[in-house]
Amino acid sequence: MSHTIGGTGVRQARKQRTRQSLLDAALVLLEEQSLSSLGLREVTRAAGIAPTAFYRHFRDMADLGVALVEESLGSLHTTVRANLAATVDSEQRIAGAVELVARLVREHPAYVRFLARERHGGVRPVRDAIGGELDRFAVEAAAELARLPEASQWRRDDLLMLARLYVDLMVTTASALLAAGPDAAARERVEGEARRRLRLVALGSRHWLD
Amino acid sequence: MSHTIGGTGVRQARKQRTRQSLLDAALVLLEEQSLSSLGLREVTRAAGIAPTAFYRHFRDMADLGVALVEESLGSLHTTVRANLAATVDSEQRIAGAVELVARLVREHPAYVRFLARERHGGVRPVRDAIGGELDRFAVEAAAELARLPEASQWRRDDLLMLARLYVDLMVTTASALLAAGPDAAARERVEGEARRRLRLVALGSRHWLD
DNA sequence: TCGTGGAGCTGACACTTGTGCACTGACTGG
DNA sequence: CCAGTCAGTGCACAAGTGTCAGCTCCACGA
Repeated sequence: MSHTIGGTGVRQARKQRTRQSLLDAALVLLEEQSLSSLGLREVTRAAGIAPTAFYRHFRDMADLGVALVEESLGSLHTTVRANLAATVDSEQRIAGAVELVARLVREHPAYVRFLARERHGGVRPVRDAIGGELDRFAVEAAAELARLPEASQWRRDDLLMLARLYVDLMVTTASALLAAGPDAAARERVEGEARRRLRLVALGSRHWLD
Repeated sequence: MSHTIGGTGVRQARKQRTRQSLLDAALVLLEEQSLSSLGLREVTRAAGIAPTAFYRHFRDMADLGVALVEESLGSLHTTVRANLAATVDSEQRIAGAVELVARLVREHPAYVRFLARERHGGVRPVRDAIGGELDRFAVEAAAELARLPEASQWRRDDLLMLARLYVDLMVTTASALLAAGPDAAARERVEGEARRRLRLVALGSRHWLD
């Protein structure tokens, strides 16, 4: 036992627990404001610790923001990869992708809202972190697309272009779902339109090499 | 003379001038922060007037934000409409649209940055204003698309879907251009990719009715 | 010509904010 | 078992915030 990285047992575990409670508190507060207007005291108050204890975990609010980005997007890569690899025909892949985004928004709306908001937000490091993560998604998606037989003749940069397009479509779909609110009918409408968008793009890519 | 709406001459003109200087000052400050973190005092300081004079023009910072939205997007509709209507073939329309967005970003980067940032930002009324304006663009684009012979058989909602897709593409292109910075080569790369995206979508829509 | 509406100013208020400093007390490794 | 580390506390400070009440002053309309 007791040989985890950076120290042993209880002490570190407690630290991580309050660190997590800081992240959680921040995420809740961020549902109704943006990171650059979120105060350090506000977060610590909501987390139930003294203001100065904040510095034991993060240098900045920006630092905390970056941590939130990692937390929300970091674990998603494997999920996405699996989902892309598992499906075979185009229509199935489309339905799967939209369903994946829909579930993400349904189960973790606060995270998605945070990402949508800070993607172009006022805090540089956070913006960059999100941008970098989305780029990774695009590269991964391109790699997955390259394995499809119908794309074997594609130029490398056209593939990347298509992958980035898909990523952007999914991102805008996510934020449209957020804007649709909890109303089931509205969400279904958004999902339907997202599927048609994807169908259109898939159709275009099928004739790309003409 | 002297029968402008709401009062006469010099007095009202002066008011509008300082109102404009408030908007200008805010826009400058908003290049490096988001609206929800922008202080009333900060703006009035930059505009060179007393803090309390702010209330003579706007109820809120949110109110000022909405005014900024109108200022930036209001005049754009006619431009876009003209641009769509003027061109004939698809490739020409694509080049024209991308060039229009590129010029917009080049000549009014602060406005574009503001819009990208506050589209999902922390201030509800501003978000709604931007969303509403973009919806108007989509409706207008749909109307313009409907006039094309190759779209005469399209279902109404498919047309709207396509129009919204185009709008989203242009918006993401605009923010990608901002992220590319002032480097000419990077911008050209973004514009090129935007054109290929549009080509792909146009290709897909050409086969939509199969 | 004079009275007035209203743009803009000054000063003050009650808060909130980020951060420095010295401190406590529980866990830790030797 | 004991000394040391360090997460978390309390207090203090300077600086900034939004907003209120009351003032000045001047273009305007009658």
